[in-house]
Amino acid sequence: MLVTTAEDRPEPPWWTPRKTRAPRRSLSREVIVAAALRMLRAEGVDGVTMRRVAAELGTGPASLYAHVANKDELMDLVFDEIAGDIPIPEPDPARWREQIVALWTDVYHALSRNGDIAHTALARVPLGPNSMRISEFTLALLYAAGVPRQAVAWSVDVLALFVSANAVEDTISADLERQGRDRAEYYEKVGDYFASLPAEQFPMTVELGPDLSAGDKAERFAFGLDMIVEGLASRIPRDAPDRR
Amino acid sequence: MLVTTAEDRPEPPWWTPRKTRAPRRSLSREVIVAAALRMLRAEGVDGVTMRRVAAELGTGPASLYAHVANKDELMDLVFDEIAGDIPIPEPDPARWREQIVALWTDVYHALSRNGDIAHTALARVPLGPNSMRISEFTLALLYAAGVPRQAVAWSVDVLALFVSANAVEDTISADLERQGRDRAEYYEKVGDYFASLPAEQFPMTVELGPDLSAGDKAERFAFGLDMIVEGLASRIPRDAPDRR
DNA sequence: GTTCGTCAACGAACGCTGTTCGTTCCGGAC
DNA sequence: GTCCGGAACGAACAGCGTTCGTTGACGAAC
Repeated sequence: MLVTTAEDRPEPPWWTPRKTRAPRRSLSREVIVAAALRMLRAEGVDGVTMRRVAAELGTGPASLYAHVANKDELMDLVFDEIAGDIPIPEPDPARWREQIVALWTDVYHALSRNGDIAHTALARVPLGPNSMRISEFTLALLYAAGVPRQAVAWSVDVLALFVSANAVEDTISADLERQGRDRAEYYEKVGDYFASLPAEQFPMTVELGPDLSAGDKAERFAFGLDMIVEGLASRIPRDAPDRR
Repeated sequence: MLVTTAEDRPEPPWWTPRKTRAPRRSLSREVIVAAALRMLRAEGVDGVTMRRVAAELGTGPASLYAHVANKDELMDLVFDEIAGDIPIPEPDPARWREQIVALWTDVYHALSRNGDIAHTALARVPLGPNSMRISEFTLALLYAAGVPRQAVAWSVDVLALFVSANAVEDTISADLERQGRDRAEYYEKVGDYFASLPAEQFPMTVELGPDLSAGDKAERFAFGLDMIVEGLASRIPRDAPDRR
């Protein structure tokens, strides 16, 4: 009697054939975040979907859920990854204004460069380790500069909200580019709209016309940031305690 | 030979029977916007979908597209509807600070009360008639107060961004409530998280602990708005021209 | 060596989204 | 009456985030 191997044995046709499948690939939170970040930079936040991230990693969307709770968590992780690229200087209270402006301008640029990830900062308070570093630095610097305690405590929120909002607004431009549309044309249309408004009802808008859209995004942002920093400075008492 | 009417003539069974349908109802942009606004107030911006708006009006989503180009346009219209409820005072340059604070605080409350519609303001510059009224008032008042021309022109953007960001942040609280979760519990958890951070790395965060979450939203917003207004005031030259 | 439990990886499917396409209906103009 | 344009409509498309049940891989215990 001949000995036969399993392959030699014919099976009834109603048995389910064993599936042939590529070996399972191994994922990690890091590679998922990295893929999402690449996608974010290339296509903006709307381009980041679980399916597309999974496809870039050669798997299916369900596999991501073993590593991140949901899409929100993934976006929070991506945000903190971006925050980790922002350099934090050694605090020098004598130059607190300069340092606050420099740091939060860096934050603004980091967010602007990464689609509208700043939406994440608005929808959920950023509490990742890298975000906390930036917060800590700001708190320490302002405190050492003599800003009153409660103002210090609230300042990070003010700065983060303003910076994030500016970064989100930048997506208007970025989206236009992505759609292959001309930015200058869009702003020209807005300008035309302003100019077309009835002057009896909108005299200042019509008169200030070109000033309203003057300056580039960085200039406009810097102006607003300066307002806030000026406000913080006005809170420092003349006889501020030396907290260094 | 008898005369028969159309109803009397038997039809082949393979003909498609005439559909019986309720009479068409008539829609307008106004009723669509009103329905969307009701839904926004009840359920937040995520609760507003074309299907749900249409269902509330007893029709299907495709019918809405005869009146609004797309969902973005609908949300812009809803935004401007909300802006229309904000009272605009008679400008008094002698009290410009007070009036700016009052008006933009009203804007903030109007936005906060209406889910995160402020997302719309961040994603697309609000250019509806009611938004332009607020903008015009702000421009005129700051100009009359002596703020330099370029600063006037840029100020509306700064104010709008800051206010909108604050209103969007309010959705964190609103969403918690909507989910039947306890707000205080969430903020307590955040506080616990701050307190649990390693003190060597986050000394200020740990030390300022309770101050960080002190105050309610309105207080924190007022603090930030005051920073900006202070910044604007600092731009008025001592010998400001009288522009009244 | 085998067996078992755990968790990562996976595919199918669910319930939902905004929008388009083709059809029907309605009202106004002729 | 007919014709036309636009509102209203249903079906369907392509996509979304997520869940559920199954499979596979691995390490620990025996």
